[in-house]
Amino acid sequence: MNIKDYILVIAEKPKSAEKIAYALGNPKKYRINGVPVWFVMRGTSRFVIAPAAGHLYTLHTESKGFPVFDYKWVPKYIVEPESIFTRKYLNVLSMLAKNAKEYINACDYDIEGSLIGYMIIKNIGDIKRSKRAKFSSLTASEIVRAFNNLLPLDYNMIEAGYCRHILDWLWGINVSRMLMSIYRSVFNEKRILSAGRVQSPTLSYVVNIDLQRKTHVPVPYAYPSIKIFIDNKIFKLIPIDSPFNSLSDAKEYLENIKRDPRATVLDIIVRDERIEPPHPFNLPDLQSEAHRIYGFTPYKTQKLAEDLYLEALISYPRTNSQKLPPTLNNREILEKLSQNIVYRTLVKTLLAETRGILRPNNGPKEDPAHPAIYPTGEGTLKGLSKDHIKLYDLIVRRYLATFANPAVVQYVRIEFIVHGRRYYLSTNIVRSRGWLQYYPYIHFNGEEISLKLLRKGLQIPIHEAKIVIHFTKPPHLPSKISLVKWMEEKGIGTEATRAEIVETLFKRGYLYMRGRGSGVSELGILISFLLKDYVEELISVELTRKFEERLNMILNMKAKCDDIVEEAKEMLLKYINRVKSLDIQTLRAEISKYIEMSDNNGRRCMICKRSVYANNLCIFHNIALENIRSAYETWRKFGFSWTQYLEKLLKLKSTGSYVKEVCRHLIKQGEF
DNA sequence: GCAAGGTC
Ligand SMILES: [Zn+2]
Repeated sequence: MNIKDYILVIAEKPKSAEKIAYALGNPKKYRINGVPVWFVMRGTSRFVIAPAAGHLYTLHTESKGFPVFDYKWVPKYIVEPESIFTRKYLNVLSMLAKNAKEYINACDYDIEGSLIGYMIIKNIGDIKRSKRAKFSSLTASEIVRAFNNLLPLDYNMIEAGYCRHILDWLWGINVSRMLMSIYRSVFNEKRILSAGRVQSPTLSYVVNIDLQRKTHVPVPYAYPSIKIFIDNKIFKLIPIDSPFNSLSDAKEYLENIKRDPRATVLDIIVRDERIEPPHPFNLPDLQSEAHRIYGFTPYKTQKLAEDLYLEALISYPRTNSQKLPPTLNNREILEKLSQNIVYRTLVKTLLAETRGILRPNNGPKEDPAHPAIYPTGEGTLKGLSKDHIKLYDLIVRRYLATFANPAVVQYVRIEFIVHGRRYYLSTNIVRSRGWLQYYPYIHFNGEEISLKLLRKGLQIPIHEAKIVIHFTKPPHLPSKISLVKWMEEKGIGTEATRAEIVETLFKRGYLYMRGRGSGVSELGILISFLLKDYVEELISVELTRKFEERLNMILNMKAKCDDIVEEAKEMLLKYINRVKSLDIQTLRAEISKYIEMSDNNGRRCMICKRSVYANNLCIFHNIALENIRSAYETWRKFGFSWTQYLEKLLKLKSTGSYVKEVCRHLIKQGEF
């Protein structure tokens, strides 16, 4: 390659490079060492568009131990074996950078993209001869507009990205090393442990749920169970009013019914409801639906979607947007999709019922760099697994559905009154399937209720009435998908990282699969509580808020990265010095609070080997005891003596394990 | 060896 006098355009990834190249003119594609690059003339200027593959540089240290503050930037492929694929991208960019007369950072317009391009130009190009292309989407007109209005390098964004990297690195590496050091000194065993701004609050969330379950004391409540006949079909009425909290109130109510066993129809509501089509998929919604419909974990869905993207079957999947770009040629995509026999009829129906007016039901969620996920109509499914095809099918159907007509569902609700308490029956009947034809994964139809004999004020004999005692249940163990959703809701992690970070918690042995839920290991509990004791900031999502606030200050030139990094180092030093000042006995004593150590020589819980916290019990058994005591008040109103109560708790499935252990202990002790 | 963030 002897051409000089060209401008090197750096894209974040190959797919973006291609779009940029085609927006700028009529490009010619080459492959250098397996990396695609595009040459294009624009006016009298020659552009060479070459891709990165995300971050090509990362932070690294050679130092052992902690605190560790001497990081440096190095090519990623050198220090991360799993990033070896970035080597060829960096090599091709280096080669092209040598003779380039100018450099344009055309990575995604966010802090990470600004940093990706900057690091490349700084290391293998020349920042004095560089510019930034700023576009909000990768459409031809946006790209052209950006190249007609090239900006100087966006140093504020670069600095914010730079700072985000360093902060996460400092917190993550230092605290991880501190945990490993504590673990090794106490257990005389090496073990890989980790902590971080995103993973640690997530772990702590699961540990809290696990603790709630283990210390759960079911509390009784009573609902009337009333059955009536409507047109020879039996129905159980659903209570509207709150339950009885004492057995005597419930029994009194039942007596009233026995005296006068009639239900009166209060109201009959029949109305048609329009159910709008679903929004186009973003990654969280896709992960959620693939889990609901096919049982895929969020990580699996993400990997499958990435494969489909690399096969050009779908658009970029790591997006939070629920909006299809207004410039998207949906007509053309539909025509291509209809070449697949599976979708031919569906596409035909869709074009007929929309009369060709394709307006997606875009949702509110946005993404700084990418639109919602849609099928391209291109690529081939040949050689892909059954699961790939399932996911592709889901994406195509969702895409079709979002253009379709609303579904019309007839909603029927009948309200009753029985001795001053209200009940209802309800059902749905799909009147017009609309978008459900394309996306038939939601079932609206309920049991049919015949309305022909019903009218307001009608009194219907009660067929059966009894009081049913229910017990409160603890929260479920969160599934992987609910953890990803929780992270999204709390605003930690990104589309690209959440599912993977959940997997990290499993890889570390903090969590394990218990059915579809995530159980917490003793190690997970220990790590979560040690962090709470020694680095409390790290188990809260507020640390992310604090980072965001600092990064925003950098963006607004109200702070410098160096000062923020200094602040973080000071905080970390404070935490680290405190832990370093503790002797091994103190650490052992601390750990003995949370897990059972066979050589715990301190005062032990009467039930387990953990150290005493209060009432001669460890921290967990003591919570259980307090819950047992405070829940008894309600149980008493249901006629349970203290002993009967404890014995009943032992029999109930939803009673927490720590609670059962305390019950056995109390019974054995004869504390009646 | 450890994070979280990009992406093949
Ligand atoms: Zn205990």
